[in-house]
Amino acid sequence: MKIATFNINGIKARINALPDWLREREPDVALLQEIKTVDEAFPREVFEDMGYNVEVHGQKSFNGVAILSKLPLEDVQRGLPGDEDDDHARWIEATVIGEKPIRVCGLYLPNGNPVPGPKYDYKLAWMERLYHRAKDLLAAEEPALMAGDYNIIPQPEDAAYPDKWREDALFRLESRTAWRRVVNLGLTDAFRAIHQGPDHYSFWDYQAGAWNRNDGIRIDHFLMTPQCADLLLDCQIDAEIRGREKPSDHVPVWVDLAA
DNA sequence: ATGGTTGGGATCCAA
Repeated sequence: MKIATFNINGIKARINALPDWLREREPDVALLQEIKTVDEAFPREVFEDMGYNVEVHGQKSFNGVAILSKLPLEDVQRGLPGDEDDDHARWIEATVIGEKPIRVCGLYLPNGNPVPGPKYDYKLAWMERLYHRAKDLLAAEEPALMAGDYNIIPQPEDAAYPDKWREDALFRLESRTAWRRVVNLGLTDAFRAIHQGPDHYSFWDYQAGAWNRNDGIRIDHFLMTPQCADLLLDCQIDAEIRGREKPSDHVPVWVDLAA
């Protein structure tokens, strides 16, 4: 089973590039972030015509997540538990019914800039809630993954120029400590289980020719419970599509599971 | 240190 995560930076702007990529790679499941539209305006029929079930958790103008799945989805939940007052659409989860059922969580973790400030406080508070959701997923002792745009550069090797990110909300010590606290519960970073070393990025800024200079960062991740990591066959970043017409600033990352 | 670009939708905010 092939599961992908892709921050598309606006479904309206990616209405050609996204279907093109889906037809090419044929993921069974695609977790989308930053759809930037409300549920009613999401062009679900485009994806239903391609054989996908569609579950959306949208928001006007900002954020918004969705799940596309060729396999049936059960027990869909919207919103990360832990704060009734949080109205950002950044979390959706469901159980994918394949050979082996997999709980998949699609997430768009807050960017957090500028630091310091309310946006950074919100990021850290959100990561605290993520920690608790991860703990519960692990307690279930079943195959589960949390994937999406984490807005976290885990290590210096995950940035082409780590020095310029030193005080950024994506890389500063407090952010990385919060990330490690989640991972250290016993989750596997799927990409790092398959690949080592630098020069693996999932995001290149639109500005200052970042793509042409390969000034990238790796911020789109899969974290897996042990029962899911045991099924891991492969994990790849489709970096090439960043160089196409009208790209998102993120590229897809996907895993192949023996499920 | 600064400025560079894209998306959504409103004439600016978020990234």
